[in-house]
Amino acid sequence: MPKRGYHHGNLREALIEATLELIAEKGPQGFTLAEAAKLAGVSAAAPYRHFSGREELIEAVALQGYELFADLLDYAWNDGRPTPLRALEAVGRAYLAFARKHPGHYIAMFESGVAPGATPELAVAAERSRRVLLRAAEALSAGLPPERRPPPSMFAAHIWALSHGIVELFSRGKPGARAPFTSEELMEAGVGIYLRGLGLIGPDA
Amino acid sequence: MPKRGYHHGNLREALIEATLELIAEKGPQGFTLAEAAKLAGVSAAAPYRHFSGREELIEAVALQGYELFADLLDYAWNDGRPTPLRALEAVGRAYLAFARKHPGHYIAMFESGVAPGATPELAVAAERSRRVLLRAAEALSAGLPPERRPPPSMFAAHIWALSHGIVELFSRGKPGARAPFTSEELMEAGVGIYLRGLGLIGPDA
DNA sequence: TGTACATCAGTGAACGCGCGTTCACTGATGTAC
DNA sequence: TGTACATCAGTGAACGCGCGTTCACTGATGTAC
Repeated sequence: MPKRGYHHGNLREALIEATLELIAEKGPQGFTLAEAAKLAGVSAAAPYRHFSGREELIEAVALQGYELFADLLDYAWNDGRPTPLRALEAVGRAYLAFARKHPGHYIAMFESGVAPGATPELAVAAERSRRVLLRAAEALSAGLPPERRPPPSMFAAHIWALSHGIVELFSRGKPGARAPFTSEELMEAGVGIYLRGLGLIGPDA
Repeated sequence: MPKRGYHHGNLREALIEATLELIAEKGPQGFTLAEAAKLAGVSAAAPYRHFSGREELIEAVALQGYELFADLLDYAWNDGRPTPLRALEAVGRAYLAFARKHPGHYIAMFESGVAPGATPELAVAAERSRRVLLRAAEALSAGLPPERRPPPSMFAAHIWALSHGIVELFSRGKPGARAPFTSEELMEAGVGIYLRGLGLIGPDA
């Protein structure tokens, strides 16, 4: 990506991409505005034409992340087709795939300290991701007798927590790095056991 | 804690405590050696008498955290008494209690980027925590017919991932802060459903 | 189509700041005799 | 018990560095006529 002339042309996007690279490499605090600017090929003062400061840049990254995340989960859910069970499994895989393919976004969203309610836009995007999981939980719950049905928001929280825990603990080179399972195996087995516990999968399946 | 005289007397511990405070407040990267020194009431050069640098101080905090963590989980497990099921529930509560009461330790252990294998001591302590969960998983698995028994290490990984996810997503003021459940409720229900899925709790319990 | 001018997106120099780290030092403590 | 001395744990001044941020500026682009 050669710098054309005096004007960059697409600096805002270039800064977001530089930020993604830096965050993925050094963590949310390891990135600096100055370095992002350098990586984008502009002077340290240039970012101020597009962002009020470091915080706003990270927020832009997180926002883009939430949008993409919601889109991918929604696409994987596919309105519960072919069956809610299969669709939920697809959502689980999509969750892991997002965290793996977009580590910078994932970190900006969940580990940067940016509050999901920092701006109205962010709040909306974060809520949209949450709703995908909630809808899935509702669709699956519909197959349960009411007295054995946990609140869908709790169902969704369990799935989210399990997914996030797997990403943080077992998807990167952290604690149990030498875990004998891939995160996909962990996720599939974990969700399977959980769904059986809810009575959504037969005891012998 | 008044500074007595020229010699602090217990600076090493004081620096660890200052670090805990700072990390809990500003995150693992928000803490600086200089600030820790100031908080402990000594000059910025003093920490170098006890630690080679910033990294070693965080490692000391993480080490202390893993020791405490393993002790607490082990105590809660209580060799599987009164029953493995009840003991596991106690472990879950202990996990959440640790994360809540010792946020500085928890963050140093899991969010600071310190590799659990950074030093041999750390590796041993981290492994000890892991083993508590593993032993619990093994004890509970023993009650299952072999063909429906997941590998205990996977069982343990599921419990750990769920716990960690709940801590990160729902125990602090992060995403679903307005979640309608406490993290204890989430944990208890989640583990219950999971255990039912394994066949360790009757379908009507 | 050409010219004048406004607007915009970048530059580069400068600043103040706090951090990590080093150094020669000094005050307190412990120990040998 | 007292004295001399070694050791140790702190001090405070100094440094180089990179960051965030500002400022007056300048080169490029777009537009009115």
